[in-house]
Order: sequence, then C-alpha cells, then structure tokens
Amino acid sequence: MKLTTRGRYAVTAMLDLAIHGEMQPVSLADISKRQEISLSYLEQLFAKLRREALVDSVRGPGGGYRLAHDSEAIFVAQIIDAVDESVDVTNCQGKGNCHHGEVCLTHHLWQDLSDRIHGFLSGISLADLVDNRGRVAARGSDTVQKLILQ
Amino acid sequence: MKLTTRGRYAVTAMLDLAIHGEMQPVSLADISKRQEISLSYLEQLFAKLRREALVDSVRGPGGGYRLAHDSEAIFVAQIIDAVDESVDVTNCQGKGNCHHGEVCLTHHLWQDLSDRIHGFLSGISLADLVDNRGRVAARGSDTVQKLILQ
DNA sequence: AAAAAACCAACTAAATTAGTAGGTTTTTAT
DNA sequence: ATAAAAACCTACTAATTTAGTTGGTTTTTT
Ligand code: FES
Ligand code: FES
Repeated sequence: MKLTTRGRYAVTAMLDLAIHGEMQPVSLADISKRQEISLSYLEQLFAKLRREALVDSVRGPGGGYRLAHDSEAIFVAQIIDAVDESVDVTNCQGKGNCHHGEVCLTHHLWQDLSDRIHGFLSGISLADLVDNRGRVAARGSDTVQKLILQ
Repeated sequence: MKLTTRGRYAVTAMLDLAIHGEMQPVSLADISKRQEISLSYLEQLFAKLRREALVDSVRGPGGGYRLAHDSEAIFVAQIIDAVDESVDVTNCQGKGNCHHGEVCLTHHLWQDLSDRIHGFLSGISLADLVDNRGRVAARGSDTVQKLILQ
C-alpha cells in the first residue's frame, strides 16, 4: 500500500479547487500558497490528474485548473488512483500468487482490507468533503452548513 | 501509512505459529522454510514481537517460539503495531496540526480512514485466520471447517 | 563436546519519495 | 509588439525507508 504525502497532497489540492474554483480557474501558484505544497510538485500531480480527466486546464494569464466534473461526481479513490498511489495492500496485487504461484496464507485478509479501504474512499466525494470540512465519519445525508474555508 | 512486506511477514509468521505451534515451539528456521522469509529478517521481527509480549521464546535445541496468548486473543492490529508498521494514514500522526499548527483541510478524512482500518484489523484474531484460511469478509460466527494448512 | 536454536548489532543495496532546476509553450493584457 | 502569467515538460537529486546480509554471542539439549 502506498498512501503518503503524494495522495494527501492530491486530495487536498482537489479540495482546494472544489472550494475556490466555482467562478474562475485556480492557478497552481494559488494552491501552492494556500496549501503549502511545492509548485513544481503540484505540477507533476496535476499532469496526472489531467491525464485521468479529473481536471481541465486553461493556459495563459488568468488560467489555471478547473474540476472536470461536478464535485459530487469526483471521489477520493479516483484522485488517489490517478496519482499512482494504490490502496492495494496485498503482496501480489490481487493476483493471489505470492507463494509458489499459489495464494499465500494471508492473501484473503489483505484482499479484504484492500477492498474495504477502496470502498470507503470510493464513497466519499469532494462535495462531501466541502460540506463536512473533511469530517466524514457520519457521512451521507446529514447536511452540515457549508463553511467558508480558509 | 506503512503497511508493507514487514507487516505481512509478521502476520504470516504468527499465523504459521498458530497453526504449527500447538504442541511444541516452532523454530524460526522452520517458519523461514515454510513461508520463504529470510531467517535473519524473521529474527528482527520476532525480537519486536517478543518485546510486545505477543510470543514467548524457548532457547536451545528443540526451542523456538510460542504464542504468548491463545490465538483467539491475538489480533492482527497488535501484530502490525508490534513491528512498527502503522495503519495511521494522517500526515500529523493524529495530532491535527499539519497546517500552521491547525487541522488541515483533509485531516478528518484520513483520521476516519485510519480508525476504520485499525478497527477492521483489531477485530480479526489469529484464530479467525486459522479457521477461515484468511478469508475474513464474512467473518464472525460463520463457522468454517478447520482446514489443514500447508 | 557438539549442535541447535535464540539473541544481537552493524552494515548494505535497492527502491521510493519529495522536491529542485531549468526550461518551452500558450494566452492575455498593455 | 511586448511582457507577463500561467500551464506544460524533462531530468536530476537528497533523504528516507525497506528488505536483507554478515558475523557474531549465548543458552540449552543431546
Ligand atoms: S498476498 Fe496475494 S497471494 Fe500472498
Ligand atoms: S493530516 Fe492531521 S492535520 Fe493534516
């Protein structure tokens, strides 16, 4: 499993986009300042997010990035997948072959955990995070007032 | 989050102990052969498992390791914790201070995920894994025949 | 006395991550 | 036209971590 700064940065940056990008595109320079993430590193992450069609870019002055879909339709799992972090915790990438080509003793445990993590992150949209300022334990229909963030 | 080969090795080795250690202690040389884990690496892992009182050791020929408790009372989360892998996926180790000493935008998301992962692994004992050969998705009361493993 | 095992400390190679450097291209505003 | 703002692109680098190795010692049994 890889779930490190890279994935956290990507989700944070996308959330920043969801919050500040309603009217006009948001430049990476802005995100870099607000979230304290290296601009160049952000560029690398957004190259991947764009390849996976999670964001659209606008070049030139006044340009930046926009969410490619409604924030209700972008899920945390997609963002993490896009930047090459994997929530898969098996040794065999799900192939079930890490002990002489056979399933090892603990494969099902890791597979099951992986599925649960992915399921959890697949159920949380950027809109959920905006609504709840990241507090998702009691997520779903419980409507929390939109907070002006940052 | 660190959940890599080290944690998987530790759980696999403990499961091997649970399976083969009913009568006499199991040597690391045996586990090394059966599970194909470097003996020296196993020694390092078992030093930690012993420090956390999850196993007892018996020195000298015929010696080896034994579970320090019933397999019903040893949980996967404890094993992972013992070998210094952490299932914590926050950037702040739960302190909530990674953005100018304040909670960052995504803290609650990661905290919540961490709690769920830990909760999941805290609910699975070695006995569960022995019973189900690692298949824990429908765990709990569903009794599956004990399989002779390996 | 020999062998089997735990126990211990230090080192190493490989991989990965986060970040840097140094550009180019596109587009807008003056 | 020019300058500036931004995306876009490639390659490098320092630090960290991991998995594994080496070379022992101590304890206990046969
Ligand atoms: S983790 Fe999948 S077979 Fe071992
Ligand atoms: S992850 Fe905890 S404050 Fe940012």
